[in-house]
Amino acid sequence: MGRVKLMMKRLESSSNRKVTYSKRRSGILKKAKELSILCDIDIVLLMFSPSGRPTIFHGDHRCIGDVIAKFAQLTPSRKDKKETGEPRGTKLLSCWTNISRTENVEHLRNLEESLRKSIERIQIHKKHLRKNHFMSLKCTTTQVM
Amino acid sequence: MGRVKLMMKRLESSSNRKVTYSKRRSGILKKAKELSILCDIDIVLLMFSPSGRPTIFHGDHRCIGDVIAKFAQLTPSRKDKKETGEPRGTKLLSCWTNISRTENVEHLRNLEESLRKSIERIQIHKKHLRKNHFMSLKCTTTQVM
DNA sequence: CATACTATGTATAAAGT
DNA sequence: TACTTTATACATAGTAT
Repeated sequence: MGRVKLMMKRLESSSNRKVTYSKRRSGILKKAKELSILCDIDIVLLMFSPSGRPTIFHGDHRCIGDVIAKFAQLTPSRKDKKETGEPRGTKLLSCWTNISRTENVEHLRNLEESLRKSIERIQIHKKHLRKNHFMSLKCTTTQVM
Repeated sequence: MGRVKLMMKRLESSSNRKVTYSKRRSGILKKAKELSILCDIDIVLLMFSPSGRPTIFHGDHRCIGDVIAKFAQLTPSRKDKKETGEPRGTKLLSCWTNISRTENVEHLRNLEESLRKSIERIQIHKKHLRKNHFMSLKCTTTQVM
């Protein structure tokens, strides 16, 4: 959309990347907003400009943390399915967290608890990895994951 | 973009929302991919369809967890600035987490460390809230946040 | 229900100021 | 450097299949 068709590869000029980012950022933010309103859905968009400046967008229904949490609550298998639109299966998907400037102490308590649970899950996962690693040493044909 | 211009409000027909979601989902995914390639940036897009099916997109540089982590590491003030593109200042922004099926133990260690830091930040924040609350009791004209 | 078509509105690359 | 304009490519609403 413009005077010429661009090749889909990194723009060589740094200033060009910045200008193009600025234009397309507003475009994609508009699309995200329209999609969230028209179809009444949850959506989160996170971007960093070429110079590192962050942009965040979320629909009206849920805050960012809540949408990420919604994702996190999906089972890994569900998240990794092709139908999720992620072309190269997402081996690693995040759950969530929340820093904040919230004044809601209860929310902070919930966050903290969730974080502790995440750490706990990571430790269990690490334990399993060690166990599987040990088993694969004993039997090299074992399929790990 | 179509035979008529739509009003920017929730489509009334449920089937219409689904069809429109399906069309626009592919559109916004394409935009996200183009933006990430052309401008060589980190981007994450999370959506839920009207029927609750999740879609996730991230650029080639970083996985989802890493981009969310990058956001999380920003100071709250930076994230809440208007320039981030978030129209209604994000009172509560997430940091992150990572469950995972990763086999990368080092990554797990990093995640764990980040989570611990997040908890620490939350505790500091809670402490500040208590302090500010106390001060506002002493002087009712104090502006808290 | 999905997929294809096409008229029309939108986004944007380059040029202009 | 940044904002405005314009020509062109692209996305998509309604329709047909």
